Amino acid sequence: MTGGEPPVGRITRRPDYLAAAKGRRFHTERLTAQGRLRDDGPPGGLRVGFTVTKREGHATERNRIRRRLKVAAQIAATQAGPAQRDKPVDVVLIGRRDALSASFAQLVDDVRQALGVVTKPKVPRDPSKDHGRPARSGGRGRGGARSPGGAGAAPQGAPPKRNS
RNA sequence: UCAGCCGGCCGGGCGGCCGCUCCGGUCCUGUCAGCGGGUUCGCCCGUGCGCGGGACCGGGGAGGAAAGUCCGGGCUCCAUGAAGAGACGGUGCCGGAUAACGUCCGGCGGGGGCGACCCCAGGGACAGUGCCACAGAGAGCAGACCACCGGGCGGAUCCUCGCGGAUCCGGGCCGGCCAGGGUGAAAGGGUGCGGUAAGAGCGCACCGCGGACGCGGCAACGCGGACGGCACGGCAAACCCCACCGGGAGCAAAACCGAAUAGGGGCGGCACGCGCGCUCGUCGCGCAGGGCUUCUUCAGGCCCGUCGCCCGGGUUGGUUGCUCGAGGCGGCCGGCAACGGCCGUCCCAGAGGAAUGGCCGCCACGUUCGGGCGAUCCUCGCGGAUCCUCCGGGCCAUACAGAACCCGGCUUACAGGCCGGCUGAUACC
Repeated sequence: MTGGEPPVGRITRRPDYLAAAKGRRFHTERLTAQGRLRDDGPPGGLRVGFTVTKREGHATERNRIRRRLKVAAQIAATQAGPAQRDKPVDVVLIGRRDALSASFAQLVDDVRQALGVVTKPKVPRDPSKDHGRPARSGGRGRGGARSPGGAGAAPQGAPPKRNS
């Protein structure tokens, strides 16, 4: 790397996207971020993926949104420093239409905030819940995985996510 | 100068910083087949095919529609024995171009425009079936409402001695069935004269229509036209007829590699309709039945229930397919043209949660606001309107839109701009 910026990995597998979708979220008008700690996955630092759905616009506009987010993510990761960059985290940035016209500085700021929020462990408090989780996950977790709405609706289902 | 028609082309440029991908080269490096040397037989050293990783240098990197996926091909797999019998789908003036087309070019016919030009799903209605709503009397081998005419019947008035006649009336009957009124998208040629009870191609003239035949053209078709008294309506984006074309599925095709579960193969056990055969075995052959054979039919081919064991092997990941092609550009030649031939020259995206970009600065044209000079028009004037040009400020690089195996077309979307040719007005010479 010439500029001294280490490359940020890219998520290319569908299962990784699905896994990230279950993690913490962060919303602005320009984007939605989803992230998870890759404690079981392959080694390496921060990885990002991009999703822009068809409802945001035509292919040209979606390409532009993704490209702006890509550069914004690179810059934000560089600013964040090695501590955050080397964390084994998958972050999926879902672009929205406002990312097309927003100022670039605003976009970088959005991504920086998103990295900060999303890369935190999912359950910062009450580790005792972890014991209850596997039992419930075996029973209801299957159903929750198929219908995200049901899992998200249960307020207690969200915090005891993972990582120990 | 204004209005318009046709064709072709572009569809941001320059610069700075950062980044992505592919190809080539150099260097460094990991692994390592092989080879050479050494060895205390553990291995070590050197070289190094191949497969990677990194740095640097050089080069390439979205569109005219990449889009819609509507046609035509290449390519891949499946099927392939015949008949092309039927069915289905498509095309539809003629000739040409092309690998092919529903595309293109040149003609023809019809329609529109003063014109340059533009538009047309444009075969067949004596092969057959069917439809022609509403309105209207009548709509397919047509019809008679009003009105018209003729002949009877009845009544009234007048003339007459009378017979009878004339006129009128309305009612009814028979006939004429043409023109007129009226209906309709369409009413069985038009105009005029003759003719007639009234009329009518009933007759005649001109026009229109049909048309043997002749001439021109490869043809569609055009020109002329004896003759015909006029008859033969429209709809085939209604069925249909005719001619021609058409196997199916698609790069998530397809091939190879690597890992877990089904189908598949082999062996064995059990089960197995009918007939025949014998060396009579739970054997062989044939028939029947069912299924498959990528629309059907015929022919042909293949398969057959269940349990156990063994063998062998999908989607998804990687590699290939994957970019040199009916290719681009230039010149010459042939052709009205589409296009073709020859020569020269160039290599021009190959991604794959998907590269070809992100950010910033400057520039144009527009547009808008303010001000100034000028011109024209309205007005007595103040003033107002329009246009041109100059200065300053604001907005601002902006349309439609992103390759996904590749070509040829079509269709649709599109800010702004450039070039060429042509037409009609007007002005000047």
